[in-house]
Formats: sequence, C-alpha cells, structure tokens
Amino acid sequence: MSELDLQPEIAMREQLLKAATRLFAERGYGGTSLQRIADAVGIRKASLLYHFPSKVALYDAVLSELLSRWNESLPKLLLAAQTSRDRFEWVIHAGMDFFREDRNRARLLVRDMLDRPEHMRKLILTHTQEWVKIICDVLRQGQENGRVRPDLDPEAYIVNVVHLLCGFAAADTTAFLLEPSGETENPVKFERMSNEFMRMARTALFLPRVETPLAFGETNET
Amino acid sequence: MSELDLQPEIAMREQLLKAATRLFAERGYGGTSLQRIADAVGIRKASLLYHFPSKVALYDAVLSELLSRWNESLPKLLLAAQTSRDRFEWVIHAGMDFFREDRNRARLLVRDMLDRPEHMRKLILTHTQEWVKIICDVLRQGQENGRVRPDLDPEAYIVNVVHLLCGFAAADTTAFLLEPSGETENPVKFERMSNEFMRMARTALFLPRVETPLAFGETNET
DNA sequence: AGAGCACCCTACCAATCGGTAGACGGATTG
DNA sequence: CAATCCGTCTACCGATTGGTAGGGTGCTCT
Repeated sequence: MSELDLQPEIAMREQLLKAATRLFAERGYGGTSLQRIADAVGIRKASLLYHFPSKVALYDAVLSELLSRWNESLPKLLLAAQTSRDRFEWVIHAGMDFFREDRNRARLLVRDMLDRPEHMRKLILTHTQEWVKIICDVLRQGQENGRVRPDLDPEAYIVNVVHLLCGFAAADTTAFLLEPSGETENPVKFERMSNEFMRMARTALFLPRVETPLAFGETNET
Repeated sequence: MSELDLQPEIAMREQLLKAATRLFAERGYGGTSLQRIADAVGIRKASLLYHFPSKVALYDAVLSELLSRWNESLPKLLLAAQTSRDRFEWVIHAGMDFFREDRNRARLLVRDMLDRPEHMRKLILTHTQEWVKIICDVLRQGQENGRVRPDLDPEAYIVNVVHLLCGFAAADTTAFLLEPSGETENPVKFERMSNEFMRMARTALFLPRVETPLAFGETNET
C-alpha cells in the first residue's frame, strides 16, 4: 500500500493542475468534467473539490499558473538581448519556444480567447500592454533610423505576430498540409513551420541592407 | 396568431442552422446545449431533434454548410485573377473577407481544430489539398523567375498565412492591443489589422523590384 | 371524405453535471 | 492518551444533459 502512492500527498494539487491543464486544453472548459479530471489523477471528484472550491476556481488556477510562468520567462529575454535585431530574434523565439515547449499553453489561451473574450481582453491588457508599448517604441525608432520598413504598422504587426504564434495551438492539424502523406514526424514539420515563421516575421520587419536588395544571409549587429 | 410566425416554416431548418452556428462559435460544442439552440429560435428541444437526429448531426451540418460555402467561393477567385501578383492579392483577400464577413466562421473552424484535430485534419486535407498544391507550384515558379523570395518555404508559408487568417477568430480580443483605450470602433481596427496582414504576407513573399530596394508603392502587372 | 404526411408539441427517460454533508483513517500536537 | 486537523472517502442533492415515445394539428393528395 505504501508503494502505490509514490509521494504521499506532496504533489496532489500540482497533479490536479497538470491534469486539468491538459484536459482543459484538449477538450475545453465545457467539454471537461470534474469527474474526468479526478479520474485522471486517481481520486474522487469530491476530493478534487477539497483542493479547489469549484470548477471555475480550478480553471482560473490553471490559467493564472500559465500566465505567471509566461511573465517570469519574458522579461529576462528582453533584457538579455543587445542589438535591435538580436532583440527581435530573441523575443519571437521566446514566444515560439514557450508555446512549442508545451502546446497545451497555446491551446488553452486560444480557447479562452474564444470562450471569454472580454475576460481575456482585460487579462491580455494587464499582462502585455507595457511591453507591447516598449516594442512599438523600438519599432518606431527603427523606422526613423531606416532599419525598419517605413510602411509597417507597429501595433498591428505585433498583433499579427501574436496570431502567428497562436497558430501553434492548431499546428498538429494545420501542419499536416506540409506533407499530407504524413511520413515525416511532427518535430520536423514544426521546425519547418518555425523557420518560415521567423523568416516571414523578419522579412516583413527589416529593410534590406542598402543597395543589396536581398534580405538574405544578413549579418546582425547594430 | 398568424402574425407571430413570419414565414410559416419555410426557414425552420435554416433558422436552426444559423442559430446553431452562432452559438457553437461563441460557446463551443460542449458549451452549447440543444435546449439553448431551441430557445434561440423559439421551439422546443424535441422539435429541434426532429430536424436533426442528434447533436453531432446538427454540428456536422453547421460545419459542412460552412465548408461548402467556402468551396463555392474560392475557385472563382482563383480563375478570375490574371497575373501572379493579382492572384496573390485575390486569394488572400478572399480568405480574409470570408472570415471577416462572418467571424463566426473563423471561430468555428479554430474551435474544431482544437476539439477534433484528427477529424479536422481529414477535412482540411480533402478540401484544401489540391489548391495548396496549385499555389505551391505557382510559388516555386515565381522562385525560378526571381519574383518570389528564394528562401521562402512554400508549404510552410501557406500554413502560416492560414494561421494569420485564423487570427481573425480572436480578433475581437487581440485587436484590443491596437489601442487599449478602446475609442476607435472595431471595423477601424480590423482595417488596420487587415492592411498590415496583407503587407506582411506580401513583403515576405515577393522580392523587391530589381535595384529599387523598397517594396512599396508597387505597380502590379506580370 | 379520409388516409397520410410534415411539423411541433408535452411528458418522460437514464445519465451526468457541479457541488454538499458528513463519516473515516492517519498523522500531528497538546 | 485525547484532541485536532488534513485528506480522502461514500452517499447524496437538484439541475441539466442528449435523446425517446407518442399525441395532436393542419395540409395535401387521392
């Protein structure tokens, strides 16, 4: 009886959060019952409701844990980068890795955008408004310096890049178009998707080096 | 009593489809009950189940109607365009308008991608595979002709553009970042989003005209 | 006139939903 | 040892779920 429960109860709450994250991401809030979550970790529904007072409380906990994880990983990257080109690569890569590392995150966020738009709006506002502003300033500086394309719309550009990132939520489905036969494994496809994504974002952002029309094989420093 | 039912029963099935489309898009499959759909059109749940044998049947009907609408609008556009630049603008615009015309479409598709990935995979395959191939061929031709950027990955590019399109599903939420104060009305924001989206897709696709580095104010013919 | 059909209804079903009440066992603490 | 607390349990709640059975009602076709 002692070898059945690996750790006594240290991780029960975390186990629940993990299982709930997966299930909410896969089947949505309405499509996931407390029963199912409880089954996933091998306890009874009533025991689940001891740890979280209600279903929405559990859901909110899942969501806020995700956001805190995001909030703790981003600022470092913003500070770490040096040149503007660096900063670009780093930030986009950060977002991409964050979603690719656990695709449930993207799914969860997209789902919440669809299920509770007004709620997500506030949430996005408080969690991203400031650094959206920062990035926009950098972009406008770049436009004055002649490094960033002058016809780029900074805010709209960022939102579209976010949309591209969210695309990874459904990448398991859409990436199928890369090679319908389905021979290559998913990681390979994601690599192609990521590379092209980065190329698109980069090309649509920077002006080519003067007098060499190709935005291709660029070296990056200030 | 005769003025209550505007048209006798001509449109009952269509009314149901319309209401179901809206509700499924807003709250998802699991989050929408037959009761609610029936209420939305003012009949009883049992009467709904006369028109559609089950919930999934209704859902499938909603989905297949959406797809047929898409299938009937696309080929025309593909044929109508003449030059390759034309074709590009037309196709992307077609997708954009299709989703913007009724944002429930985007929401519904994205939801289904999340809810039933494997199902959507088959569906996407049968409905889009052929013209993805066509577009890819055109892109590769363009690469040989020196009009399309040589480092572009055709398939991955298309998938990413699709992701961008799907972004309109959540645009009500994300477009908030354009101007957090929320003064401008949504149509204005969507216009900005669309313009920047087109600019990104275009810039990341075409090589600039030789010796003029700006992809800006281009005239379009062969 | 009357048989059939299309359409909507009321009434009901078992199953599941989120959530509560309270008992039990095993530690911790006085 | 007794008291207490924590975590899980069984048992139950009313509401709602998707779905069925069958009874009208009115229209059409013979």
